[in-house]
Amino acid sequence: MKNLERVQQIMQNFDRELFRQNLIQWFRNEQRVLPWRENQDPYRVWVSEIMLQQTRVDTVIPYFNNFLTKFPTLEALAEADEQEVLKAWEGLGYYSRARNLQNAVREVVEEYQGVVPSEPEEIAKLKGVGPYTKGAILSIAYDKPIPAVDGNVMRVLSRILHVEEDIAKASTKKLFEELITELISHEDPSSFNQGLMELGALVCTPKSPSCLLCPIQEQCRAFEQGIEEELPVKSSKKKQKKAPYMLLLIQNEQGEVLIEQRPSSGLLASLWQYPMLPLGDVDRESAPHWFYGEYGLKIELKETKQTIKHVFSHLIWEMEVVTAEIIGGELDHERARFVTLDERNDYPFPVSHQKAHKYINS
DNA sequence: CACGCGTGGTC
DNA sequence: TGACCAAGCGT
Repeated sequence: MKNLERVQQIMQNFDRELFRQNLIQWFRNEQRVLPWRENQDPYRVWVSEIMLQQTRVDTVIPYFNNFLTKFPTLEALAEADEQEVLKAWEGLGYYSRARNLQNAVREVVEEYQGVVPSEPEEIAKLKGVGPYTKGAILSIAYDKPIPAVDGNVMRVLSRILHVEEDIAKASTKKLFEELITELISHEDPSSFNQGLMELGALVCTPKSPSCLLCPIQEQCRAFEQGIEEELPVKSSKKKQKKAPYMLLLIQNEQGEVLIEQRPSSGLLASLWQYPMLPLGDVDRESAPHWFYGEYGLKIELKETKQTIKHVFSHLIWEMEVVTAEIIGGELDHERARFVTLDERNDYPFPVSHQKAHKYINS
């Protein structure tokens, strides 16, 4: 069935105006006080929407406040060093968000005179601004009636309208965008879009939704049939693969520790870490030889500390923490350097390697 | 379309 | 405790 046809089918006998009124009224009364809701500044809205991607509100709040203190304006962020931006993002995850945001902000400063574009075609070109973020910024900062379909919206609408399509599929997200286009309030698109998300966060939750408190209960097809817990339908993702490593803690005579910068693309791009060798490719016996080849330093393994387990969204690192002593050679590596423990604090480290900090003798 | 891309909370 | 998640995007 074509989407348009499916949209008509779903929307049949659904009172859109009643839905809009109840949703918007509820949002105006019940919305949480959040730092990015102080005003409609497009820059603040933008930063908040990027931080909120796949990330909880409670986690974002302190990062948002710190980020806006360090980079209060588009211009301030455009002029900052990338490493400084990554440091402000440290611990928040999905670090390409930070680098894309800064790239896009620089583009806005250079190409749009520092004004976040209000046209869908223009804002959509910016790095890191996808269909959801486009709709969120345009509706919240510029009051434009554009859909902003995220996981909350799909869950809420799949229940209210009884949609059984798999929300893990891109085609289903498009279906919801078309549904929202029919549903969205042109009087207050900001409260409408935010209301759907707020409802998903506070009432229409993934587990044990509070249907008795829901302003849309009378119109909810899933509640009517008692199947709210069965929706949305979402195909499961496969589990993470394990990757074993040896993490090396190496200090020179001055007590400085060896760290290196990760490549500028891929996992944890441009962040810093302790040298890490892939076990399996290399075993414990040949580790010093491998290390000499890679870094130009002759080392001797000393003490084996604990194994750090770190779970990513798609893989699991199991890092055996080992201290080593330098017995010769000279550091010869593009992206590695010795730093004092004080200096180390200025470098953005992924949480996986922050877990190794405590094994350094200070 | 499917996958790579982080982290911390929850049950 | 492992699985599942929480305001997605780029490729």
